[in-house]
Amino acid sequence: MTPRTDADELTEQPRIPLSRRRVLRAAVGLIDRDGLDSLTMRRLAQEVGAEAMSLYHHVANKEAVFDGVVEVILEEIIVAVGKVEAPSPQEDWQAALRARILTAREVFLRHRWAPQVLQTRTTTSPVVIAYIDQIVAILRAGGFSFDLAHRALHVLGSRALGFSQELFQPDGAQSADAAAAVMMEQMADRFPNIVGMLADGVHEDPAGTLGFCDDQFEFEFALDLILEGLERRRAAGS
Amino acid sequence: MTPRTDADELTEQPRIPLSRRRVLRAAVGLIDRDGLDSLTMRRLAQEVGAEAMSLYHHVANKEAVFDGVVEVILEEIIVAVGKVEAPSPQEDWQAALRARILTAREVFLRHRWAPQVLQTRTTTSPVVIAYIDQIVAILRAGGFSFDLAHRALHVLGSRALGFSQELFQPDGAQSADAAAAVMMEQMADRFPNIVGMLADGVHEDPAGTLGFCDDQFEFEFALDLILEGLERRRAAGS
DNA sequence: ACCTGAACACCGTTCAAGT
DNA sequence: ACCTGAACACCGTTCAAGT
Repeated sequence: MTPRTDADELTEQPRIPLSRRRVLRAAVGLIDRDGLDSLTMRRLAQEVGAEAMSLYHHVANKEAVFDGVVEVILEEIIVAVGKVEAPSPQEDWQAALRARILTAREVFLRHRWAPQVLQTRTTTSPVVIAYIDQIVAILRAGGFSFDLAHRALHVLGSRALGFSQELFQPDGAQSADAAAAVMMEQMADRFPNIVGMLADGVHEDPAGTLGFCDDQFEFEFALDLILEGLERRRAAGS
Repeated sequence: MTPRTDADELTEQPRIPLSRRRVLRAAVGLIDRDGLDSLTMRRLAQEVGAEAMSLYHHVANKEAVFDGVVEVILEEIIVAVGKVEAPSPQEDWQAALRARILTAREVFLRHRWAPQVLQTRTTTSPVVIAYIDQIVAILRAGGFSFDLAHRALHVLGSRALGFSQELFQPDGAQSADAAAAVMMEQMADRFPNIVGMLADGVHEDPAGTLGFCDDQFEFEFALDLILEGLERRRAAGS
């Protein structure tokens, strides 16, 4: 469409042949930069210096792009978690698991749209299974029965990957403080309890925030509460 | 477009004037019946016996339809929770909260697509705030400080509304059993721990299932573990 | 084998026109 | 005031044609 000039700035090397890998990495980069809605086949093709229809030689369709994007993120997690230094699970399963989960979380902090995409996937990729297998290994080494390990996975849910579905998901513009301020003014009579709670102290932690209700501190509080509950049940031999 | 005949089967009463309410209810019905992707402005218009462009007199755009759809679901939850019979929070806050959460869950079991939509919303509707206010009221009555109530909300996350984000989200066709069978055959060497776990006993509960990893039993196990952990911290006076 | 232009059947949304 | 037809600028995807 546009005449191919020497300056094809958007692509690193227009000459590198297309590949599934390159398409998926470009998709992640595009979403990181311009948001989930910006991912269209035409935009993605432009990103790799090709036409939209060329993508279909490497991915079946757009759904497959989303599947692949999730795969890329999960692989990033597995690499990061592989480098974690932590006590051995035999020694302290809680510390071992905690360290891995908090490391996985860092990946989601770099790709905050990823939880949303992950939730739309209906097929479980082998990469998730590999990650879960590692978690089960830790729990087993820590003395869990298979049955309790299974339950532990359910209790952790997405927290095992480092993020939690929350009730508020305000975007950047609508910060905790802003939301609180609006509430106090307008809604003190309608929502007395929540207004009281927010008035009591709105804390913030912009760096580690995945949204108003998923900051680093709260994530760790919840994680520790759950790990403690699981350890209690393990010790009770259930 | 199609000539308007006497038999306009899809609409209950073609004569009732359009309203925001009617549009949103139709949207929920459409998604319940044909899935999230089936919601288009043209399909939705057809559902209420009008043209697509007429919808724009009652909703700003498609995003607003999704906002409204979430609102409808949350209102359904608030109505259901309002009818719950449970001990008073002063008497037994855990039982009071547990009963409400399990009731909210029933609404999501009727609209299994709702969690996915909820997660895409960036603005917090007053209806969610109202629901959360009730939860805070229960916690306060149970002896929670505002600060611990705040943390409790974070720990519960979406579980406060009755659903949990899980790692597997297989669709109906790909049941737990099917997934387990595939795994055992192909992946025993790659994923020894998880295969062992699944071999140890795949249980099922088709009626209460929100996905492989969110059946009723597991949901209640996780909820109780969390409530217990919160009560422990409350009693410790944190 | 890999890539592409043109085309198809859809989208959400705008706008001027109807009643 | 409420509704609509035609049109616009996009989509994902197919297909036949290029190298």
